[in-house]
Amino acid sequence: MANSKRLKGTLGEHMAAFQRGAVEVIEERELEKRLVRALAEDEPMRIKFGMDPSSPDLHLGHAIPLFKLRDLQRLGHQVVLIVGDATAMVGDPSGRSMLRPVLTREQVAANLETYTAQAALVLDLERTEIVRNAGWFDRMGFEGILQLTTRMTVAQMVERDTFQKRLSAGEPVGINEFLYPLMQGWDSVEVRADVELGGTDQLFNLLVGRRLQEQESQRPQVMVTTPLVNGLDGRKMSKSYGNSVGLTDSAREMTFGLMRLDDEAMAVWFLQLTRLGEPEIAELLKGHPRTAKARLALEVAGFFHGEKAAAEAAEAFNREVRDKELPADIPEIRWDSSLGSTRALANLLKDMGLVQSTSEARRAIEQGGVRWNGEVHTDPRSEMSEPKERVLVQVGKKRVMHLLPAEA
RNA sequence: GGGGAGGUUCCCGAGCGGUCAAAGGGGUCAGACUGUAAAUCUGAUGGCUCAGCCUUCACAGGUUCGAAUCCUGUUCUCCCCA
Repeated sequence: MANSKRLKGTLGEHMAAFQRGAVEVIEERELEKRLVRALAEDEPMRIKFGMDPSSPDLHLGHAIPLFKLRDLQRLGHQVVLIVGDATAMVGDPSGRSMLRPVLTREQVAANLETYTAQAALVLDLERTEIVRNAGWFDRMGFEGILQLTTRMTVAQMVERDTFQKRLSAGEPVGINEFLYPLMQGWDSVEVRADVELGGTDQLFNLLVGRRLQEQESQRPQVMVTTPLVNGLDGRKMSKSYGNSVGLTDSAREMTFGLMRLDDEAMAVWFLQLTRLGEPEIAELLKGHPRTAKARLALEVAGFFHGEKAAAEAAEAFNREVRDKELPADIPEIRWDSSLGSTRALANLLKDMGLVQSTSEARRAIEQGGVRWNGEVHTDPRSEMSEPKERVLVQVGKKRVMHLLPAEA
């Protein structure tokens, strides 16, 4: 019976799943050999992937390896998700230009739950082995940690590009940061990883895993690196730049975000975040960029929220952005009569929560960005009186509210 | 342990004791334009009871009519020497 087998698919399908969108597979021939054997013996490979709960939310950049894990999981491989509660406290220096604050156990614990919940949006957690690395690192004790540190030299560590850059730029590098690659590498030993997935910035850490596994007489893991995608505007994806799309974002947020993606980035996003075939992707990219991008948004938002919600979000985008019409549902707020029957426009906008300060309101008003029932007002001091009926108040293109008369 | 250089507004970074809410760039916001909330161009960008007032330049004191700029102490970072 075919379905009594744990591994599904042909060697070619397995190789393709590993290779799709991968930047590097080290070593490719090693992977093939191990796959042949795995398939022959129907013995799933252990695919390691680590996530540090260092910030509370995952974005689409994080989802890239998750999608690959999902593919591999569906072929029957065993995904081992390491929730790096110990490593998170150290902080991954990869791609870091700054020393970052050490997280406390409490902060890490708080992020931990949201992390697995978010990973579950892509992965089948029923078929995922989830382990926390604090388990073994806590047990290791001082002596164990000391032993671990003897496995690499400072010269080997400092070879790393991020350390190089920071050192030559005169920026601080914490000693704790040297621990990070060793810890991540040791995780591979603990879970006996056959393959480890990681972003290209993880190259060094992944290599340390191979080294430690060899030292422990394990077969060194195959490394598969996935590209790091930039944010929507081409800069590094980061929540603080406001250029990321979160895994928990609504269909609307995903769609509106993806529609402003740089055109040039579309090819990579299609390949990494959708499972459309490569010929189809090529076809889409030949067509109008807007059409292609709309499809990308539909695919991604559809994956997380279903076709219907994605289609609705696409409609909303067309209506509000392309056709510059008002959103379907506009928040309403009532006139606050405790402030009297009239209010200076700048203050009113702040009261309504449309701006953060009256100064910001003044700026928006003076620059012609504020409309009262469609009419532009440019005097921040003009006294607005309580409306008789619903009034549409707009600040810029994005902020809209209905102002209603005070409760009778 | 010794010596030197630094910590400036969201970020980077300039800043003769008064003319500094503090150059410039990035980001952000607003306007124009656009297939797009992209790109490009223009303007704005601490707060407020806004032609004036209040709070900012690591922290705490001090000198001075007056300090981001001078002094003292504290703290953090980097570099060189040991």
